[in-house]
Amino acid sequence: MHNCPMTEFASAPADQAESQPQLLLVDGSSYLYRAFHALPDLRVDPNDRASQPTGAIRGVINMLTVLRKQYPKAQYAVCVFDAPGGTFRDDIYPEYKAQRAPMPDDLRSQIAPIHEAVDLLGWRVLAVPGVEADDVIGTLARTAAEQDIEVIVSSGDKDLAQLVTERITIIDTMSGKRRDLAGVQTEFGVPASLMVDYQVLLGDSVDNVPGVDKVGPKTAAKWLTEYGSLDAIVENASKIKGMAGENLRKALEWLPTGRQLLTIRTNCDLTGYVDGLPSLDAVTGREINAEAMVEFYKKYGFKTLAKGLEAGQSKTASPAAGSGPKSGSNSDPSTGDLFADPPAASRAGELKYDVVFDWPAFDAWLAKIEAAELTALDTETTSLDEMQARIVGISFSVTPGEAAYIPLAHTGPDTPQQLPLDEVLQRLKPWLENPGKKKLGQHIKYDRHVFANHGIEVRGYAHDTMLQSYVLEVHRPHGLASLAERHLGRKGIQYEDLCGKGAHQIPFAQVAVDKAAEYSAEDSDQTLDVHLALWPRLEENDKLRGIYELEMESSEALYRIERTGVLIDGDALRVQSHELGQRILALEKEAHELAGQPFNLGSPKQIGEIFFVKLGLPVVKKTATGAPSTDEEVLEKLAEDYPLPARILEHRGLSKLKGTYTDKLPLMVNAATGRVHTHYAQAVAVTGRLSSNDPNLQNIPIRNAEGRRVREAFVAPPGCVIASADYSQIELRIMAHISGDEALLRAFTEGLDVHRATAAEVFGVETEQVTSEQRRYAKVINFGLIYGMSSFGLARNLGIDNTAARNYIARYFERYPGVKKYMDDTRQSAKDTGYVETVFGRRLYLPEINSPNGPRRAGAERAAINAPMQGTAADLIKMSMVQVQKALDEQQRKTRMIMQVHDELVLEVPEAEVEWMRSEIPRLMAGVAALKVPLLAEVGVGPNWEQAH
DNA sequence: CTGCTAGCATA
DNA sequence: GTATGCTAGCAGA
Repeated sequence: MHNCPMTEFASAPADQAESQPQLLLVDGSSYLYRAFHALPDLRVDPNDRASQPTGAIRGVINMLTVLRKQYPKAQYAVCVFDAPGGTFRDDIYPEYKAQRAPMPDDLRSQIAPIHEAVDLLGWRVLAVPGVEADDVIGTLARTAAEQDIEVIVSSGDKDLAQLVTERITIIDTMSGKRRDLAGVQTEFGVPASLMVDYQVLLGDSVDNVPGVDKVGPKTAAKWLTEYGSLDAIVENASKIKGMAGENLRKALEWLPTGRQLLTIRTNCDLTGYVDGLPSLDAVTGREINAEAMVEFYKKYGFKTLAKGLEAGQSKTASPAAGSGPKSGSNSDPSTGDLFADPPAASRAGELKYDVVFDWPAFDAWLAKIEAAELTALDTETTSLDEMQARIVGISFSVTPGEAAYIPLAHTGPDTPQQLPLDEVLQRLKPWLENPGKKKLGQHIKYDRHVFANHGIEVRGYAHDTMLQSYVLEVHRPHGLASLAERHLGRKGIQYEDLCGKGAHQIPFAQVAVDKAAEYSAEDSDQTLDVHLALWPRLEENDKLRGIYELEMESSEALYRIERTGVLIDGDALRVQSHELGQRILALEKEAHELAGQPFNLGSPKQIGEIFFVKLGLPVVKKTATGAPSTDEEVLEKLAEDYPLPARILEHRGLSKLKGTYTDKLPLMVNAATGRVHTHYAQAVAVTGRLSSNDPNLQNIPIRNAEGRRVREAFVAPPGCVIASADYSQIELRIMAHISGDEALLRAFTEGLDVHRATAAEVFGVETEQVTSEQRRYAKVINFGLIYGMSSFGLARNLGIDNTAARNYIARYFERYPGVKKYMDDTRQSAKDTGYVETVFGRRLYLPEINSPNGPRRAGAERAAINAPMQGTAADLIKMSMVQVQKALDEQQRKTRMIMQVHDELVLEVPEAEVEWMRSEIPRLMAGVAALKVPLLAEVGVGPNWEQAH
């Protein structure tokens, strides 16, 4: 990085002029609300819901920190809040903001601490009675702009767009949106100078200010473009046709009032609040009052922020920052350095990206990562298929705002001389494989594979931002771009911008090195910053941190499973495919004859035409789009009276089998390993489960003999057997544990057949007297409970009427009152908090639990019932995987895990280890947690997966 | 070539 | 009635 060719990229606002003074204006009021609603319910004491809430405090601090980092040179900094009490607008129009709900208590109690924090962070806090925050912002912005100062207003509120001028830009720190002159024109279709006119036409439903009825963004923009201003529109009101024109004429009297209400004032008298205007000295940013800030962080339970600041204090006794933190006093404005001593968490500065082309530069970075406490690491590769991917380049970041990219295998035109891939990897290998050198990544399981493809087993991965996000906010997206936007307010380079998408996509290796460097370095940098934003939130919550640690350990176990792969007998499957093909052909012929014409049996649409138009069969039910359904249930019903549906039914079954399994699986065999390597998605399922794809090995058929033959092709290599270890009745056991229902607990503690026991209770007979029919009913009821069933669903499933189903459920709840209580309590707490928890504290959010849309809300309620059980089961099997992997490693066993299917672990076991495995694996699985009921794991062994059951 | 739907495989 | 992923067909680029 010193005497070597390199490129520097200034990220963030690249147009930031060096010498131009800047004023940062934050719309504190808009961010209060957004932080309050966006962040989970944080508390000083996470376990005490009555303790001081801190989510909004945290959010505002984060936002200011991000902003400060983006504009490190800003000289003036003000954060404006609404003052309590009415404003001049209420006098003009009593209905102003009449529909606004009062501020929630949990937010109100955070206002004073927020003001305190903002002040300690070195910002001037302003709240002026009688006018709104917007008016204060407008006044300050105009004053500053008149003095040739560049003004950056940060707000989540669109209304401020009317303030935009050449000197005034509105940014939305949370979404990264940037509204300057061009941005406003693009977004609204009118120039910034006409934004007031535009808003008056539209009105503002949030503030209860009417506009012109039926005039939306499109019409408003059209009129303004046509006539040039609202005044001109009013003058020509009589000429405007249609409904909108009529409404406009009706609104003519109102419009001047609307304009008064919606115009942001830029001439407020701020005397007494900002002395010294228009010199602006009064709002000069100060240094952080570090000492007091640490106290503040501690008081509100932000342990990591406190630690970071304390560390930063001792480390950076920089002379430029003066003699350390001073409380309250303004620093010398002539330094122009608003944030001389930022917390360690986000060192200010332009984002600096190095491209490493030669050995001296490489050595410098190697020394950096060797010395670093934590290094963010990212690879760019030739393929998304993790078993195939080869490295194209590697990036690192150890300090926020600084990153390096090492291009290694770019092949595009004009690619400069790159360092040799193999040699670089050899030199990085000791660091990569050193467990003491802590690393961090986004989706580290992928990078582990990539390095393994080059013979490197990475050790010392301490964090994965994807998993942090998954644990904190399971229902939100977890891609790095989403995380950066959501938590940093940063919008990076899109992958598609580099490589294009779809068929036109080019390999990453052909991307120009400078572009690739910018992209990759930014990824590492963002990964580090996202970590700094998310890890503190995990660290201060014991339960979530525990779940995160489980995810990190699972990630490594999953990597091992994926890497190992599964041996598939491709020839056996090809034989099955051929047989299925013959039978499918025969069925097609029969079906065509029965229909009297050829048609595609795989097309529900064509089947519909034949059935319901040509043959006049009765429509049993319709699909979501209103077309007559031809699904299995319908076909079964029609098959009672007609011959054709049965053929279709059989055809469906066979072609599903052939098309999805017997044809496809042999094609998925990896040429290098001779095995199939699925991918387990660890951050997809909202309940904490894994999902499996490419291929999906979690939906291999088992329910009928036809399908089970596919499982025979999952085989063990010579000298080994396949073992399947699965949890027995795991979700019902969890229901027993969570609900604490005595009857259910007893059934499991006594080792009874739980469906039989349920039948005995519901039908009021002795356990020995239960018929197989009764047991079948009980089983359906038990499953229904796990799914949050309704009587309607149960009736449909059992083929009984609704009243009978309701009776069964009533009988069940009579016999198992604890279960009833659990269901009710879970629904209620989901409504109160917006989430439910697993036994181990994994949070499962239900965004629609309070939806005004009935069916959606009902769906969320069912999910609320199911999620703790499904999620706890997921937690348990993840614990099992970690424990099993640990045991295999410690004892240097040859046994390998090869699959996970939600409540089942599949292993490949050398014959010599079968006895050990038979006793030890179930013991480990049963022992991962002590619930109120025993856990039971059962193991089967066979030459293939089918016979291991 | 892409995105949607209908249908269906698993726990 | 919970949670997923994959396929074929089909419509609109």
